[in-house]
Amino acid sequence: MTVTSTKRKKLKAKGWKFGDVQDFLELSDEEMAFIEMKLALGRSLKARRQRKGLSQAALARLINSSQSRVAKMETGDASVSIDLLIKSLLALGASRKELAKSIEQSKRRAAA
Amino acid sequence: MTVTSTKRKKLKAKGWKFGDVQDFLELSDEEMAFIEMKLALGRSLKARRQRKGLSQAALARLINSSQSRVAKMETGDASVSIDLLIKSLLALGASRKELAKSIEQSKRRAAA
DNA sequence: TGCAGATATGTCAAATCTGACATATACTGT
DNA sequence: ACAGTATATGTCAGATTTGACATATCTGCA
Repeated sequence: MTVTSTKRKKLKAKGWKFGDVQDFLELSDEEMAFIEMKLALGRSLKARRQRKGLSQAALARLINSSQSRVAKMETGDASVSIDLLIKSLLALGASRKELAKSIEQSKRRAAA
Repeated sequence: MTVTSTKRKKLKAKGWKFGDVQDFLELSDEEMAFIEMKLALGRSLKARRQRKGLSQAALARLINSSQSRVAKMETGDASVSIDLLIKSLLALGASRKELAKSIEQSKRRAAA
């Protein structure tokens, strides 16, 4: 129930309409955890992609998707599923262990 | 590309139709990793539910779902998303760290 | 055996997610 | 300023996932 204001600030509220609550300030801890996991996976994807010197378009080709969806994945758009994020990371060679690390950690500086 | 026969045996092939490959023996390593992650999460869910002494129907009520979907989650039905598994586990009180552990490990005896 | 509770499986309409496309915005080099 | 490249955002038809329901199978237990 209680959500720290620090956490609130992090959400860009792009399309998030969780459960019955329309006000994104009223997110429960579980909802926040879920969203932060998505954001963390998005950051990992971006880091991995950049480490390989790929553009979003190039990655999109690689995983049979589109540049716009890759962008949405990396920016944490509410319309992307964790399934898609995980499939994409696996396609980029991430191991389950690495995925676990992304999921576990809250922030972790995005490796440049 | 190469899939060990040990891994193959584990799949009950209930509805899995991955990518273009219709033969479930032709799964790539990434596809296998993805499926095993789902199975691992399903095992975690079952273990957590049982630890709390809940029936599938009771858990279903708790997460606004149905007994049949809970069963599908726990048995690794192809129709369930990782998103749903994760949301359910979070609802049962799992932490991100615990989720990470499930995702990381391949098998791990289902805690009775 | 028969009953009761729990779990599994199949189906389907409604809800959600997806790739594709258009277009906007940023960033660089010239 | 312009052109080129990369990334972001909005929309939408088609695909996938969901809760719900029916029904089957399991698991004790009297």
